Amino acid sequence: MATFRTVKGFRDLYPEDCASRDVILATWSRVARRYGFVPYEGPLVEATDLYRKKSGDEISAQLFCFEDKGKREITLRPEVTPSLARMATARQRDFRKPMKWFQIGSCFRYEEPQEGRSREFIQFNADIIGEGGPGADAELVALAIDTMLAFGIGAEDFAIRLSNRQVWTDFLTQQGLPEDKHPAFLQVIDKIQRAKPEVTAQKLSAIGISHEQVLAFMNQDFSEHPAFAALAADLKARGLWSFIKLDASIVRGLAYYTGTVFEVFDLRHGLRAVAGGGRYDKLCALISDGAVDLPAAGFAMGDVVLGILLERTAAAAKQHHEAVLAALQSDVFVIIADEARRPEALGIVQALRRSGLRVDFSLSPQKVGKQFQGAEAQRARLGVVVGSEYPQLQLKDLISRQQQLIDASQLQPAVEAALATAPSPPLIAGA
RNA sequence: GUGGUCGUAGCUCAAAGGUAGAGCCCCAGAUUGUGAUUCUGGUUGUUGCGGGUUCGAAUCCCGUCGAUCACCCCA
Repeated sequence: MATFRTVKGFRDLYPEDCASRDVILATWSRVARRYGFVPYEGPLVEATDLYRKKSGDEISAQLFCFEDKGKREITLRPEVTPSLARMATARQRDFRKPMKWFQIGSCFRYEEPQEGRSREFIQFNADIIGEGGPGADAELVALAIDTMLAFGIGAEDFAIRLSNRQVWTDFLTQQGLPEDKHPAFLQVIDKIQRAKPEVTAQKLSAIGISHEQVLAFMNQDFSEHPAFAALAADLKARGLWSFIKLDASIVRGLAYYTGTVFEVFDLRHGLRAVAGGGRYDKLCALISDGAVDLPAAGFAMGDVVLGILLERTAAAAKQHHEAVLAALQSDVFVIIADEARRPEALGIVQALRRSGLRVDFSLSPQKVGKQFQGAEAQRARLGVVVGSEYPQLQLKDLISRQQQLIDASQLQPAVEAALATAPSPPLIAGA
């Protein structure tokens, strides 16, 4: 039994876990690039005040914060949007607008871990800064949809819940609710799907709004509401409107959202939201103390809930599993059948590697059968047997099990030809 | 931070107060130049950790750490 364990809420990633994570990260990055987003990165640690300023003190309970050796209050970032706002406002003149930036990295929350919720998780963030129009909102929603589709999660598996905080702001103004009470009200709406009706009614009456009024407002048909007109026209032109479900109960938990808000949720398993985001036009001004006022919008997608959804969606699971296996397999396994020929074999290994192929071999003398087992275990596609007949070599297709005798000087082209035609290895049984 | 359930080999799990086991995995051999299957043999534990009750504790009690579920929160 190991003496040391991972710290509570943190996980080890063994090679297969890591390959799985890498496939997810690569997909995020690929789709974001397709949309013209460029990568950036902020620090993992920020001053605790950066998050207090944005979200208020009550959020500190969830912050992974501590004091450093210089007595500074610091926090492992719970999200990257404040860092982005800080970075963007600091050098906003250096970048043409709109800034379409994405980031992938770890975030931390000090919470009780359970399935779908750990203390460290990886988030994909995509944000558009300096564009206040609905086109930016549509671009982000489209990116979120295409990201899901890229994973093999289809229209029957997920949808976008979409709303606009302005709709509620107008309602509350009309009701005569002072602006300082809006956040508390929106918190209630955020929970309205999960909370018991009595609890909701009680909370609303404490604020001074009747439950019936809220329900009546929520249940109206928003499809012709002006707040969604431009966004709807844009997404319809992209052929993506069918993914959208207008839902006034979506307001997102954080205080900084100002306009369009949306989340990606699965339709089959009742999981937590896979992604969420919206427009936050006042955050840059807040972070920069009013020095820079930039409209902005963005969303974040976490790896944990997405990973669960990937596993539970058959087509996505199959695609993902294949990608993971492909990432782990090698192209060529060099088998040393005669130890006297190890020097020649090493030369072949290095030459093939230099040509860009993934090549492995046994580091110590082993029976040929063992070496083939090694090749099998890492799902190599080709075997090259170096033995006493050198400079003749056996080139074996490890899937079809056919082999040919070739001259060492012809190895490189023969390997390339074989890899170009060889099918991918069959999936492991039960995959 | 609060409450419920759980913690036994690398993994999945047996053993319900009386000597800690099975399957899988892993290693070796059958098979000294060809992968599967099969067969044979082998490694693996202070039963999460600490304390208590008992002649005797994986088992009962207390504490603690971790996992999980609910609350909470969802960036």
